[in-house]
Amino acid sequence: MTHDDTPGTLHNTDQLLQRHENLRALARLGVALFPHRFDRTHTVAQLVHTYGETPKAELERQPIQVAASGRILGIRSFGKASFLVLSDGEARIQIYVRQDSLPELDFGIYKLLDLGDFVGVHGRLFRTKTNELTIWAARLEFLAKCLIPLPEKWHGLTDIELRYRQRYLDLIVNPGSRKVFRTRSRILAAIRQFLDARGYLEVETPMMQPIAGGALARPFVTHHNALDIDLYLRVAPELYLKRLTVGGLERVYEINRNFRNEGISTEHNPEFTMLEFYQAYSDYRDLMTMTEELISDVSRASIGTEQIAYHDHAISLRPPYRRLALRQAVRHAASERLGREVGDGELRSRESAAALAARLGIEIGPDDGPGTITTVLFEHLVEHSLVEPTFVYDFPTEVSPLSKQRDDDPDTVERFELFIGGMEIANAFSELNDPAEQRRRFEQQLRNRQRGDLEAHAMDEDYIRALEYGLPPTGGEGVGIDRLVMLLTASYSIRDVILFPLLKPKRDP
RNA sequence: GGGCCGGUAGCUCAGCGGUAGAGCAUCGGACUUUUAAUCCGAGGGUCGAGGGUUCGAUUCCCUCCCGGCUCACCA
Repeated sequence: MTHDDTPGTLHNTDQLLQRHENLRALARLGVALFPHRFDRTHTVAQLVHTYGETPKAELERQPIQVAASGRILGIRSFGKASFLVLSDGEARIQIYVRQDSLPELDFGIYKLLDLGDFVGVHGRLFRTKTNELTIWAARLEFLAKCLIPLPEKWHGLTDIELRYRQRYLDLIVNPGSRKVFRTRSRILAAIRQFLDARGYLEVETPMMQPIAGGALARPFVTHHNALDIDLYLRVAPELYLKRLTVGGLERVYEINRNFRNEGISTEHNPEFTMLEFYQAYSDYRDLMTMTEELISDVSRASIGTEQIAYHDHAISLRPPYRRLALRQAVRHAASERLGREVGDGELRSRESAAALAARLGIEIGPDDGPGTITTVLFEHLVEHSLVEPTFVYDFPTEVSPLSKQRDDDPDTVERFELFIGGMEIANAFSELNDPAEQRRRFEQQLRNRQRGDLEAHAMDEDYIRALEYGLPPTGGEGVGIDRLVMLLTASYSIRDVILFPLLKPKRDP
């Protein structure tokens, strides 16, 4: 047996050889093996949409000639006649091929077709005796060969690794996967429509940054050869977007990738898509209201409802959403655990907060301050129970170096996160616009970095200078698009909503 | 990185100390309105890799590779 030299397909030689032989046989018939184009009158989806309900008698009274093209995903052969299933990736229609209706050459082409081949067909629409809309083929054109057999028609492709590594196969054979990515596209379109209608300007800011700022996260490092400098892939666009607000762009948004050099999980991909938007003259209260509208609008526009199901929970995305002060939520949960009333004061000093964590059996870092400890307690005690849409607001200043403090409580900033289905979906705050205070916050971050906190924020002198020119009162927010898509498509892994999630490269066999 | 589960035909999966099975797909045959078409026949596997135990390993043991879930970190 000879070996095909296509990498990764060495164990599949029989079927590969057969398909290559069919291609050579087409050449012997004088058929172009890689033709350049095909004029179609309809996509398959258009045919199904337009004529899906047209009665049989009407199709017979007024014959409709069509030309359609797509991939052959089914062949039911009866010798001198056959039914082909033609797919355009969105819909399927049946083709009826019979020897006495086609030119000899075209029937010869039909006999050499393999599952997965692309064809173009000319013919008239009719309904079979089982009333299925079908194209009665008068001509059949070969358009492209599928040289490798497709996964099985009934179970599709279930191997999760193959679905991610060879997403094209997943998309060919798994309609559910195609639907997820169509919905993702609709979600993005709906978000843009929502923001555009409110006077927002869509912008693009650097993905490669000399200082990786705007979030507490470890960045990827890369190198620019001509300038001989290291650059960071951005962890957030935040500081650039606020520079634009300084520049007079009062409402801006960006939808693009962020990169964080951290672990991979069902909720984390190293590159992920984030919506960030900034609105001058607004604070975090305004953004809560706007977020409710955004989420419910986008849900209706993309999936047609505000009622979703996620992990066996029925969730309503209809506003208003529950609002929960972070320290109160932690106190409440801790009180229940410990069977006594936990006071606000216990979260305000390092000693008492650390003692509380110890009594709850929750591990904290040696350098964690009371604000960090409070946040850790929240993540352990509360976060995953937040299934219904919930705004958690008023975070410790210590964990929020870019947020504005409350006037009545400098240890607390005007910040909220939105949780749905136990996942953090959005993070927003009233932007800190006092340059002196921002400098103090950055300096504190530098001290954290010196103590070994790899996620601590870097000093950004130009950003402080921008604030010195004056940033109006501004509310800003980030929305995790992948997670929003997960919610709206009932996907339980972020890899199911990212076309090409990061995988460890496969070694060559 | 830790824990648990998995890797057998192109795909979906059984089998589990005695040299490997099914369905779909493929090949040959029959069939001019089928719907996972049907019927008859055939071919197809270094059972993830390497080592060990054994008369004999796909099966048991060890190591490694790959993946999934989960915990930790994070959005």
